[in-house]
Amino acid sequence: MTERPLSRRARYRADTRDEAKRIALRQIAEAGLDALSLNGVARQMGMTGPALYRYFAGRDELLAELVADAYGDLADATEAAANAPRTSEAGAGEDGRLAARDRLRAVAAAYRAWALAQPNRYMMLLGTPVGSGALAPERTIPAAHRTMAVLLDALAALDQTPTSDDRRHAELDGQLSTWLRHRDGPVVHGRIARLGVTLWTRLHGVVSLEIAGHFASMGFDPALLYDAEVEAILDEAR
Amino acid sequence: MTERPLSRRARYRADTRDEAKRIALRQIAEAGLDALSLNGVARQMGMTGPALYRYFAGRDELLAELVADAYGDLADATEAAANAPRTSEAGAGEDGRLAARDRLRAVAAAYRAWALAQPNRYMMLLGTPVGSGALAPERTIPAAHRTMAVLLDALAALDQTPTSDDRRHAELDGQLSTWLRHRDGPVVHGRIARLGVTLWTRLHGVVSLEIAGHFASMGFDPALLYDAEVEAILDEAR
DNA sequence: TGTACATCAGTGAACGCGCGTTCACTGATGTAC
DNA sequence: TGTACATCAGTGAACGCGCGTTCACTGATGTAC
Repeated sequence: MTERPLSRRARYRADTRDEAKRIALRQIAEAGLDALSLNGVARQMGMTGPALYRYFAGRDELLAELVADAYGDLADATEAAANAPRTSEAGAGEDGRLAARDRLRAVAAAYRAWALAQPNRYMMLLGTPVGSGALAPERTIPAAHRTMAVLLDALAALDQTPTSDDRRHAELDGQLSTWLRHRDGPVVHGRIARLGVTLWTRLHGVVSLEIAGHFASMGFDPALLYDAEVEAILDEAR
Repeated sequence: MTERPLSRRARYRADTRDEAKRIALRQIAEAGLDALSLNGVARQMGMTGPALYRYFAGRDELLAELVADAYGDLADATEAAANAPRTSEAGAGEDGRLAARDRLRAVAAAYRAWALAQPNRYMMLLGTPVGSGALAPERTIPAAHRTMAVLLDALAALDQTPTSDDRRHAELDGQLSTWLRHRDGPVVHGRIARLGVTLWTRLHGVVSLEIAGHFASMGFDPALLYDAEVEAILDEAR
């Protein structure tokens, strides 16, 4: 990727776009998705509303951009956790990365940390689908799959001895492995894909209810529940 | 509960309130939570907007009402499944209800069926918390706990032999049992409460991602994943 | 290096929309004697 | 049973708000000769 020198104007354009997106993100963080408005963003930038139409075709395009960025950011966060160098002797894997089990733990922890640090952004991705939005799936699907690939990688690195349980899941595993063949990403067994999807839904279950405040009145630490789910998957993948 | 005879006016009032709520519900079902508006509801009732202020203090009260109703309705649905008479010889329990394991399966199936039949309504309860809403927790918490009580009941009816796993979950179990003591509802062991919360988050994880359409591109049947989660809990509760 | 033109960022006015909510008022329904 | 009054449902006009988006225009920045 060669770095074509950007003209001053192009640089300015890019900067302004970025600033708009940063401010839009802040609006969402502070007041939720509904609070996002082109006029509001422009106002906070010290511009008038119509000016933003030089940068985005409309509100929907800005939103689509934010969604794509958020998927990428989440994938970055989990990837970084997966690739983190070992910090202690105990967890060292042969390639200097965390041993497989600790790597999965680290990835899961990064997933939750990302979600809790920016709950509205997380919900923008995985919460109630945005009414009018209908964001182009050709952009969001690959973006979402990057995070899934991280999970699959981590799971595939565990020692895998097929369980007797596998018979019960033959159909689901089969469906998933045909899916795996028709997309790019790590090539893994259907069983791993099932564990990946299962892990994902479990993590999301805990995190999304935590964000929505549904544990608040129950007086327990959601982190314990979350960790228990991670350990349960580690057991199943053993 | 004695049935005080309602005056014609009181009956009319109740009918109109109900109709408003029915129409509001339809609006949400068709276009999502954001689409709910007092004016819109009034319009569909053949009235003008301000008329509805005779029945609801404002939009927020109508919404709070819908949320409370929805929690109740979900609890009714799961309760009905739990109390359903046996339909086959095989699943008969001593009291004519389904045997414990089948009862849990039936409850879980009812939960998913309810959610999929009215996805926007389900998301109104458990999805992204409504921005301005801040619905009074003194109404929603007990309403939400009714469904949880159904899950706990079903789990408690399973044969319970403490597992060696329990040591790992001692802290979480402890936190949950203090919660259990400070509310009314079935009195169960902390371990059951943990299984209940775990079951709930897993079911929600699958159902919410399914509703949001996140499985659409993965070409597998979410029902298989859902059932697998139910079976996994049955295994853990064995 | 300087001039002539093209490109582009941003403004301000305007359009149309729908919302929640208030208010004074009309007309119908119920209640008390 | 009939009359006088009180209660209540619903209307229509109005207020203020903020939104997304379009359009013609100004002024600054870049480009070509």
